[in-house]
Amino acid sequence: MKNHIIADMFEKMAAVLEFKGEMPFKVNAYRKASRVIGDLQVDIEQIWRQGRLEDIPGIGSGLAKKIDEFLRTGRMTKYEEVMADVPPGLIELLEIQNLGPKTLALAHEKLQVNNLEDLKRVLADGSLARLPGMGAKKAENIIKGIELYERAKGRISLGIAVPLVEEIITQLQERTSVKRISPAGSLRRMRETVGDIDILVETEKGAEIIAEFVHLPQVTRVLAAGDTKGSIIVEGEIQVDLRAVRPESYGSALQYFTGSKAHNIHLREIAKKRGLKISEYGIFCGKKQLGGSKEEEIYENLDLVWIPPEIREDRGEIERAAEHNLPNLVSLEDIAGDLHVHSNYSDASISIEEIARKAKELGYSYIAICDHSQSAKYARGVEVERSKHKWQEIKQLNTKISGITILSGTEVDILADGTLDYPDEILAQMDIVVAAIHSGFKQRVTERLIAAMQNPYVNIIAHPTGRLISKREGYEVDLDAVLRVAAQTGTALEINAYYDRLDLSDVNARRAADMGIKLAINTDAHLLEHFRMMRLGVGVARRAWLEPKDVLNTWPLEKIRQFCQQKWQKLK
DNA sequence: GCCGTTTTCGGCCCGACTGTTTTCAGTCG
Ligand SMILES: Nc1nc2c(ncn2[C@H]2C[C@H](O)[C@@H](COP(=O)(O)OP(=O)(O)OP(=O)(O)O)O2)c(=O)[nH]1
Ligand SMILES: [Mg+2]
Ligand SMILES: [Mg+2]
Ligand SMILES: [Zn+2]
Repeated sequence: MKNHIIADMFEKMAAVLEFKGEMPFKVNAYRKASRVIGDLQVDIEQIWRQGRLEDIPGIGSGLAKKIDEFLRTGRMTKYEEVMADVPPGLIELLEIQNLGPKTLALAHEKLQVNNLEDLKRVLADGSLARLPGMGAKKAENIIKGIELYERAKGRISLGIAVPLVEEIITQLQERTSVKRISPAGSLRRMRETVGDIDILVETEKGAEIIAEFVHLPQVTRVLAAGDTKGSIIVEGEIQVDLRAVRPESYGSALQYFTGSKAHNIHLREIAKKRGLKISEYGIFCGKKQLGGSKEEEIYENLDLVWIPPEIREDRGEIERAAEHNLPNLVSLEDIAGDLHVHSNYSDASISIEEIARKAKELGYSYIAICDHSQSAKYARGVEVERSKHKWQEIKQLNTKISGITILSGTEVDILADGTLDYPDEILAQMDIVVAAIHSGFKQRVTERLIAAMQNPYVNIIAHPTGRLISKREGYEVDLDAVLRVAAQTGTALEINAYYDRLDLSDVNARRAADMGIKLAINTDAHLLEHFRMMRLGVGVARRAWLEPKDVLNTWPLEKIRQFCQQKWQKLK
């Protein structure tokens, strides 16, 4: 798909046009087009072939012509013109905090700044500070921005951010008189990574709380500390933004601070068209405040139903909320079991009994013990003989422990030739078969996954793209082809909830569900603590607009057995 | 550059904070 190529081109053009002093609204038009194209669920080339480019919101005749030229010829004249006279490496300096397009243009024109080295030079020799409109403090703030820029580690995983935010919230509750308090921003929306941590507090005494906030023990740097806003850097170069508002604005502030930015702008446009105004302080008709204490009031005053944070991305949720037709998103309470966890039969250290008791404690009604298969020497894969032992143990435990059904399963390796690491006779005796690729990430991955899905005993493909958020992109795989075969064969795909995987991702899971594919949200736990990550997987599922009907492990066990049986019937 | 049951022209989300200003521009959320 060329969607992301075109989205990136428009985003770059927006940045360069802004740098060149182009009309802000034109710049915005490029930004919006970039976002919308990046978020499209379908191939833009398909829309183009149907001659429907201008049906895409934010795409008019001008941008449609540019897209058309690009798709026909592989080139975009306007893009080349815009980028032509811009030194490479200049525009990326806009990532530096406190250095925006105006200042960068000034430094470029007046002082021939073309890269980071040049910028450091004009800051060190004071020449930037001497330019009109500049000054010592502005220069100092840019220097601080460069320090952060050079140390920054990029976005952090949701699974790392969640415990951090919980700790800060606890600390604030212990040390101050906050009333309501909530995570906000991308973390509340459960994005797989977050650029920073955003927290909202309800208080009559903002300044006091922010003073306490910037003095927390883990603070390494204070970026700002006012009456309503504070911003700090904590250990690990992670930025935390705190916003404090009075009770009558807590709901509207939570709405604002949760975002996304595009969602906020869309809501505010709707309000404006109706003669209303939304800000973080409330929803207003002239001077009269219509609501703001509770988040629901913002939506209700626009005749929208309250929208769950996870889908607030301006990807159609506002239109659906207007029709009172939002999806009934799957929630943690709907989860009835975990269909992929490891025991001490393979590379985990937890016993099946411990796992079963933990699962019961979580209120699950079933749990599948899916250990690695025989060739997986890296993970103490289970030999056929030991597998039989395992079945025995599970059988005994199922009589011993009531209130939970332990399923015997496997995470069978898909080998280099596309065959599975157990013979069918063994797979046939498992309650559930999860198959996955753990080696040969660049070798005919698509064909191997397809071959695995064509096996009648394979029920779920685990971590279908193999990406690791912090380490690697994932397999070389044609996901469209995989999705088609998953749909045909009745094979479920996993949303692996392990924080560094979250695979399938939100967008891919949504595509899968749109094709009628069932998903299973599994923790792939190797430790009892890993069971906690189910909520991350549920977050991904909610961002994918999944309902309980889409998610295998919200179903009663009998229905799962039927699902497996149906595939077997079809493919045997 | 996009968009439209108040418009095909004249709008485009709204506010905090800082620093450089003598009334506001730039940056950020
Ligand atoms: N109305 C409005 N709200 C904004 C704007 N920029 C940011 N916000 C709101 C919505 C964001 O979710 C929220 C927090 O800002 P952040 O920059 O931290 O963004 P967010 O957390 O969504 O993403 P992140 O993962 O931090 O990059 O503030 C804006 O320009 N207008
Ligand atoms: Mg954020
Ligand atoms: Mg933030
Ligand atoms: Zn596993």
